[in-house]
Amino acid sequence: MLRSLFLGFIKLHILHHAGQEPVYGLWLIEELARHGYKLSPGTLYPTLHGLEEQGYLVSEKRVVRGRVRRYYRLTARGAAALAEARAKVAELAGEIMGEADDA
Amino acid sequence: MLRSLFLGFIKLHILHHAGQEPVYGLWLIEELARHGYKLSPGTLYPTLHGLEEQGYLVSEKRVVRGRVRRYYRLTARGAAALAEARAKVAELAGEIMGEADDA
DNA sequence: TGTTACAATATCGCTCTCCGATAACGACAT
DNA sequence: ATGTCGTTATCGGAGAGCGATATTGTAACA
Repeated sequence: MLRSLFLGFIKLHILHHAGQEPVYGLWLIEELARHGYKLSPGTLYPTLHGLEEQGYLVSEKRVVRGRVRRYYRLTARGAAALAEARAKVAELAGEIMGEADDA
Repeated sequence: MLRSLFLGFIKLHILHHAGQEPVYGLWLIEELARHGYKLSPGTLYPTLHGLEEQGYLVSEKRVVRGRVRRYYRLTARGAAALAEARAKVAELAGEIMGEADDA
């Protein structure tokens, strides 16, 4: 359940990075781990496929150092979704941060 | 899928509000709608039950104006999860916001 | 040139959650 | 007692997440 809180965050990270530069699966796994999100290939790849199916990402095969990699880039549609998400993140942050008087 | 980006946000809103003051289902539906998240009772109530099952919330029945309401409050465990989420939100915001050079 | 090793990706089922629509509940007024 | 209505709970189908495992394809080596 804690995981379910962050799944959206993970997808946003993916979209964001894909907007900065082409990215591929394993790199994302490491990058996300660096941010504290551990996820297995069996979770990441279907997620990428889904994002591509919905038109947020496009992929392209490349050969790098003798290995085939599938690089993903952000589409215009993906950028729009990301922009909308940015607004929501800002709103969420504005509301949630600051007051620590919970519990 | 766009929805799946924001489900975590919704839960964070819930935890946050439950930390501010006791809240109940219908009020949350309206409050979330105010934030741009439309969700039906069939989605919200199971979510609340889940959050309570995992110990993030506790509920208590109250009678208000002749109606039974179930008020939810944040637990210590929920506050801990919220704190962790706050950190992640801050980190996500820091990374995602600012540069608009996507697409 | 055949074989091997390895990075990287894809697939498989099981399980759990989301979701809208609908039903059930219960205190108050009459 | 009975009806009303705000509020909560349930139902079943559809879809996503998940770890473990299999598959792919290139380069290096002999």
